Amino acid sequence: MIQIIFVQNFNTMEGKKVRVRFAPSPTGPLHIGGVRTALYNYLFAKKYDGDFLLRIEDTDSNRFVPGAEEYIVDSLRWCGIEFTEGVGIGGPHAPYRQSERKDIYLKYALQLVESGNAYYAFDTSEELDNLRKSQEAKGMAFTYNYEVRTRLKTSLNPEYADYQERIKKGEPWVIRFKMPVNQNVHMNDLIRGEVIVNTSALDDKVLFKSADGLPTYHLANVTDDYLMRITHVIRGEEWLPSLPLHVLLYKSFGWESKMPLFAHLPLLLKPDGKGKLSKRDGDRLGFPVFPKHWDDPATKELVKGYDDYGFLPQAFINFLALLGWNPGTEQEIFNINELADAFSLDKVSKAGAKFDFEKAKWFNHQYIQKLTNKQLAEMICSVLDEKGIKCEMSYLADICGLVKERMFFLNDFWANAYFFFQSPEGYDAEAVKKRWKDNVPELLKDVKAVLSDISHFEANSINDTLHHHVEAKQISMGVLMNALRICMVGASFGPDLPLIMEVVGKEETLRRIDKALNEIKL
RNA sequence: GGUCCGUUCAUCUAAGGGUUAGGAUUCAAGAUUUUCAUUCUUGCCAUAGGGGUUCGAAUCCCCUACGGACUACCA
Repeated sequence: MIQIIFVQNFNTMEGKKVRVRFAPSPTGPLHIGGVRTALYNYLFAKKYDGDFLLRIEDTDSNRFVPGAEEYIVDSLRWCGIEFTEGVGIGGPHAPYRQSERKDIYLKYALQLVESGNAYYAFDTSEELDNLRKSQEAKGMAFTYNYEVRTRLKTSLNPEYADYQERIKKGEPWVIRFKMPVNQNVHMNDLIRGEVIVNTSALDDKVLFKSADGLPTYHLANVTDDYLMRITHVIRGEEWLPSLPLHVLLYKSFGWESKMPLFAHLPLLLKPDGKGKLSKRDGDRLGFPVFPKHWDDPATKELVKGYDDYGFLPQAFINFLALLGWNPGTEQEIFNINELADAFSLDKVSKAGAKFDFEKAKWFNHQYIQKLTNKQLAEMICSVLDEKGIKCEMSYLADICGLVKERMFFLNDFWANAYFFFQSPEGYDAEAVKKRWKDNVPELLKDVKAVLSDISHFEANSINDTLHHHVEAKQISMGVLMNALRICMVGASFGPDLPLIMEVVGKEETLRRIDKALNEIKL
């Protein structure tokens, strides 16, 4: 007979202040999947005027990466995702770093042992490895569960009735959850609806480790969410399989009425097909998976982030928000406040979303266009500094206005505007081949004379002069302009040519024509 | 292998039983631009397959296929 466990009551949340958390482990840089999880938590909290906390889950001492926590904090700040409580800020439930909460967890683990919901186990890692291997050899998987727990080295095994002695003698032990047998756990996920799992398919997870005297994720997570009065747990779908355990932990502690509501987010998938997006995919697929650049302290590897690519954080966030969620309207461009207003968990999709860099690029282009010329100038002026070029901000802003619509990334500035600051260093072979006709040198010599006669060297008069010249000489405007463009830009792109000439001035314009005439030989 | 989750254009998605299945990105064509980009217009492209339920199914149910996650003293 299957016993049925009903858990979660939606009414319990009424009238309570929303409290959500983002709880990453500092095992490396945060990748965009994690950023999206943080973002959804943030939007949810903001929408309901709730609290949003940052908790660092550093219970795995082996995987700790120095600098990762700072990276997480910096990245979220860059994205505009702000916390109301947590690491770096403090709050009523401090500390917010689990390694600093060490003392709390053992008490709860022992409480579970006392209530008969957990037990001690003395198996060593080697013994467990061997068990797994021997089962594997038989084509079966080893599961630490109700079938074996009374036969292995556990306090449930009559042969280990002396377990208290062993503990006193200093024999290493762990505490495992005593998973009930054959009970259906009914869970309610805010995104997926009802999920039912039979406990017999589950194993006796370790709650408290012997290796470092720290709890595992499951214990730490549940007790902290409880102690910190979390109302909604919004996390990645990879946690859905352990939801029954978590729910059962709440039940075993007697915290059912305080249990948060759960929402498991769909995963971010690789753009080329298989599997969830991982940290290594960035290099392989040619786009960043980290918000900011990451200098790996161990490998000394430098990994590029969205900031290095010249993304605006607002564009990045807007794009990320729409990956797995949509407002149900046709609006696509949202600032972070609009996102919060529109956000709702029931609009989050169930299926994983493939990451599409082209669309991210489109969003960034849209956001760059929204910038004023002055704002854009301030964002890109450092590239001029690096090149040792001095220039007035107002002048730079004007140039930004000329090239803005050609920029998809902040980094596109120089490639689209270098010719305003220096003469071309070379000539694009394709363009020369196509636009530098046999008669071009003749035409340019003539037009040079005309240009040098212009007294007010500004776009309109340059334009008029060129038109008159073309008419008088009965030559092709296209041929002349394209050749002039090669002189001025070195290639076949860029803003209106007379404008470029005006900006660089008469002297420089004439110099560039001469230079091209000297350097381009057919 | 087991457990759970999922499946609408190439991609992100809308359509809470009744629409010519909508939008956006990509792509293609055209217009604009003396160049390139932008912009504008147009176009191409989807309900995984099979069974039900129903007057009527992308939508509800079942099966199959495919994809994904999890299956550590990691989180």
